[in-house]
Amino acid sequence: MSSVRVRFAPSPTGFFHIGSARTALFNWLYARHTGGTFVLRIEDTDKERNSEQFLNVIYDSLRWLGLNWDEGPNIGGPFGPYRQSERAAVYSDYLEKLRLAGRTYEKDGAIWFKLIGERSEVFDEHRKKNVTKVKVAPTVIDDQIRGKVERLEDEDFVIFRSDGNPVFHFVNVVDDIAMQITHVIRGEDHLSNASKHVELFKAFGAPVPQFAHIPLILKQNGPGKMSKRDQGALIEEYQKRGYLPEALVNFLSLLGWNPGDDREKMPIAEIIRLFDLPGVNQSNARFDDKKLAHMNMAYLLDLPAERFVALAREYFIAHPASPTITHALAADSRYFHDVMVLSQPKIKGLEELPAYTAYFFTEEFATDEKVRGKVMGKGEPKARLSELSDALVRLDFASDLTIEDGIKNLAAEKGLGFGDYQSVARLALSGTNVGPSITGMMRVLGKDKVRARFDRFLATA
RNA sequence: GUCCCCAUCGUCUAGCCCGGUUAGGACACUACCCUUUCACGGUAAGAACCGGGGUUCGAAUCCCCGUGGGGACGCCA
Repeated sequence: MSSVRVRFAPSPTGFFHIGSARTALFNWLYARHTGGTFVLRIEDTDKERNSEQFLNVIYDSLRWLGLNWDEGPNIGGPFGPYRQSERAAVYSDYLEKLRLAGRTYEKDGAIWFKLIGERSEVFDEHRKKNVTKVKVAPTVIDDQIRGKVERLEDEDFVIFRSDGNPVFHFVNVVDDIAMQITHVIRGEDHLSNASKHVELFKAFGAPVPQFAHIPLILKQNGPGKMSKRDQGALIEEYQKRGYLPEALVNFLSLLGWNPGDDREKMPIAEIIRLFDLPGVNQSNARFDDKKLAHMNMAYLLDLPAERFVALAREYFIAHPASPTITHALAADSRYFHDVMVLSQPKIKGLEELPAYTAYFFTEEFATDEKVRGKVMGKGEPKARLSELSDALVRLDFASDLTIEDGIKNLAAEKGLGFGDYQSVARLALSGTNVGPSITGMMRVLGKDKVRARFDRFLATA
């Protein structure tokens, strides 16, 4: 195990969104790439805004994505506890160190961090108030992605609120020191905070970790970074919609990073092998749900049939609302299996499955009137269906191929083509013109259902 | 307003560090092919170096200035 120690430090103040997931992913990838340690630390110092519910969302999402932590809540570790709400003793110890070093003072009931330098009062136009400026040299942030960034940190800032609770900048730095974090990988929105953090590290006499400020994810429409309220922002939404976590992880890893060549779809082991901080981009990336959907489809297509069927069943169980799903789950498991295997190469996402397979599980399926008009509008479809229905007795349902041969023979007898039977049979069987191959559809439905649907269609059409 | 970061097809990006490419790939879009519908797949097309200066024989690449985008400026994290 290498000496690299990274941490993901979310605050349970809202749902877990895509930007947080990507930050967690990059930390995790770096830890796995270097053989280091991935620490999960919960920054729940703001009691007003934290909730257990959100905490569980974080755990669930990380687990779903496969981002396992080596130290953190629930599993512990040598630097625990890993929830800041349980680390009050650590913070008072560190505050004492700072006090002893003469770097703190009290004002308005809060404790402030004192910068060293000549002081002067100036009026801040933007904040509309007087502030005390301290004459200091610019702080240098040595960033693995941005290079050396200089920022003037010239105002004292609060480290303990008047209610006695420490603030983010303080706990973040203290815990990074206490937990011996070597690399701080986080969103670029923290770059402006980094100067405060560097000054704190220096005040503690602690080594400053390597920083890596990664670009932000921008919302796909409109200005600004992606936030909780944006369409498609929440991880649990993808989980609910049946996206494959490995597809989402692959997609997310490519948002702001690339392996340096054209490869996109890569197994996670390969991503781990290739991931490194210098490969991370400097510019923000716009989220693109179409590309994610494409990635998801590619992963779905590659799934072994048994795994696909299992996931389909899981998805159906998780979405019990519709009657289609009730029927599907009530169906014979062999039949369910066959329907899903037939559908796997055709769909882009698991969420399409209920609608795509509905007519397999009920006789009450709707018929698309536009499609009916199209199919019934040319040739003599009723005659064809009637011929096919008559031929059913001698059709061998053993396999798609035997069905295909049977229909081809029939077509040859009549001097017609396969296509003359295909579209009307499909309409009678499914009520639409999209779906799996007609032969596969017939085989899975079975001869009895096929005959019944043909008869009913001929009687009503 | 101040400070910081960034800038290649509509989008994600390769190329930039170390100047010489028909500026490459993917998603999306379009056409065609495959085909038993719909997909998948295949082929093709369109599509970009933000602008202006400089340095240089030569700039997407190096420098400066604009402009644009993003972020930060809390007793939130």
